[in-house]
This record gives sequence, structure tokens and C-alpha cells, in this order.
Amino acid sequence: MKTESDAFREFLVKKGMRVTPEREEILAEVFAEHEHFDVEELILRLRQKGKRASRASVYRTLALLVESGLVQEVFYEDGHMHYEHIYGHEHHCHLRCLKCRKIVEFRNGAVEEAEKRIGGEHNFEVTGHRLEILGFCPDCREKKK
Amino acid sequence: MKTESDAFREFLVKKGMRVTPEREEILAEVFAEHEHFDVEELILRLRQKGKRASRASVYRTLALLVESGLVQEVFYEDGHMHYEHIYGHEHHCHLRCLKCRKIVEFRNGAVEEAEKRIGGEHNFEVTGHRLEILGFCPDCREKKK
DNA sequence: GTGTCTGCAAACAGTTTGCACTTCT
DNA sequence: AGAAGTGCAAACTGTTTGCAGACAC
Repeated sequence: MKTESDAFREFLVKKGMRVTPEREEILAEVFAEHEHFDVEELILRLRQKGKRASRASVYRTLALLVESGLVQEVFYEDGHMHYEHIYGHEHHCHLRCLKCRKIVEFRNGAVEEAEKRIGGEHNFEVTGHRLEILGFCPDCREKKK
Repeated sequence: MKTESDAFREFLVKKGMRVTPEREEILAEVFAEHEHFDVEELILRLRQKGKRASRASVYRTLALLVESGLVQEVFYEDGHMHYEHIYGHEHHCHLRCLKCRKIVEFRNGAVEEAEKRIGGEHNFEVTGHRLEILGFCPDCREKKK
């Protein structure tokens, strides 16, 4: 079975780029936890494990991971982008509370289907999608009254 | 019939805020064209019409428009946010080409339905959603070969 | 060996903010 | 009159970039 590490190596080699310890460590950390993350959190986690990858390398590597399809930009909030790894994981969408910012993940077959149909209608080659449903969570709903 | 201008006034009054010429001009310009826009474009359009609203006021007013639900943040790209007005318009989603960045709008009943169902399942009060389908448009698909 | 990558720090761009002045109510 | 809004420019923050030294191939 092909791991994300294999997939990334393959991607790099195909582009004539090098496999470096920094790139591998960043990749490993991105896949170490199954949560949304932002650049700051990622750097913090790397530091805590004694990895020295610089901020610049993290940004540069993240761009490669997105380009390779291993990672997706999920949403932009609080002035910066949030990411999640997607390789080897079933796709899911997000339900977001506009007040407390809680995020609930959910899966939805209807969207996958719509994705294919709509792609076909416009002759697009579809690679993925991003769906967010916005509203107020049970707690915040209650508090609004 | 209630116009977006009425709706915005109502929102402002309810918050104890003032109705100013700057806010009205910015609102009018936001609804003057039915296209996605970013802050720079909006300011340019205002300038071309001789309106003097400052950059700061545009940012401040845009935040109010988003809060009031008249405008939605659509996606973050090229280092800044893109918006669209939604009041009085049927909701639509976006099909985006990852290469040439072309955007096709489409409507989709299945998503509206899923939105309600999923909101219900998690006891969320749903106010809207945002769906982007990503891929390659017919032209870019061709060129990749 | 050579061309790519890294880390650093400086540069950048979009956005926010403090403040003096203006304006709405 | 008094509170709220505006414009300006400076500050801020996330991200990108130029460059010299390090390193994968």
C-alpha cells in the first residue's frame, strides 16, 4: 500500500525536485494528527518534536503538498489559511458555527454525486470539492435568545 | 418590496449605528454589478464614479455587510478575500478551474436539501453554505495533454 | 560538482487601527 | 451637544522572496 510519503516522493521526483529531510519531516507532521491545522500550529508541533524546519520551508513545502493533492486548503479564517491532509482519507465537509467557530465534520454522498454530474455538464475534470455549511450550533442558538 | 438598501438601514438601526452617505454608496456599488469582486475592484469602481469613500471605510462597511448577511465571503485567493452580494439573489455555487482560475456558477438543489438535513441532524440553525467544486476547465484539460 | 534547497531577514500585501476631525441624530 | 463615523497614515500579520551557505543527487 502506498503511503503519503511514497506519494510525495513520487510527486517530487516527477517534478525533478529533491527529497530533503525538511520536506519529509513537514510531511510527517502534517499527517501525524487528524485535525485541521494552520501554519503556526504546524510549526509549533515541529518545534516541540525538536524538528528545525524554518517557517519559510514550512510555507514552501505546504504549497507543494497542496499542489500534489495530499493536502487541501480548507478555509480562510482569522487572517490565515487552515489546512487538512486528505490523502488516504475519505472526503468530508464542514458544518461551522459562525459564533463560537465550532466545526463539525460530516460526510455527504449527495455532494459527491452532484460534483460528478455538474463537472460533466460543464466538461470539467473534477479533482475535488469544498463544502461548508454555515450557521449556529446548538449552544450558540440557545444563547441568542 | 424590500430593497437591499432598506435591509441594510434596518440592520444598522437595529444595532444603533448610523446611516451615512459612505455606507450607502458602498452598498450601492456592491449591488451595482452582479460579479464576484474584491476590495481593490470595489474601491476602483467607487473612484471611477467619483465617490470618495476611503479604503478604511470600505473595509469597515464590508464587514457590516457580511455580518448583516447581505454579502458573503466567497473564497480567498491570490492573497485576498473575494465577495459577492447575495441579498435578493438565488444562491449559487462555484465551479473553479485550478489552472486558469475561470469560475462557472451553478445552482444545485441537492445541496440546499443536504444543507437542511445535515443542519437538522446536528441541531444547527443553518444560515447558508458555500460549495466549490475544483478541477480543470475544458480548455485547460485540453492543454494538459 | 552542480543545481536545488534551506534559513534568515527583509520585503510585501492585505487588512486593521489610533487619532484628530467631521457628521449624523 | 454628544456619540459615532471618516480619512489618513502608521501599524500589524501572514506570506513571499533574495541571497549566501548547505546539501541531495
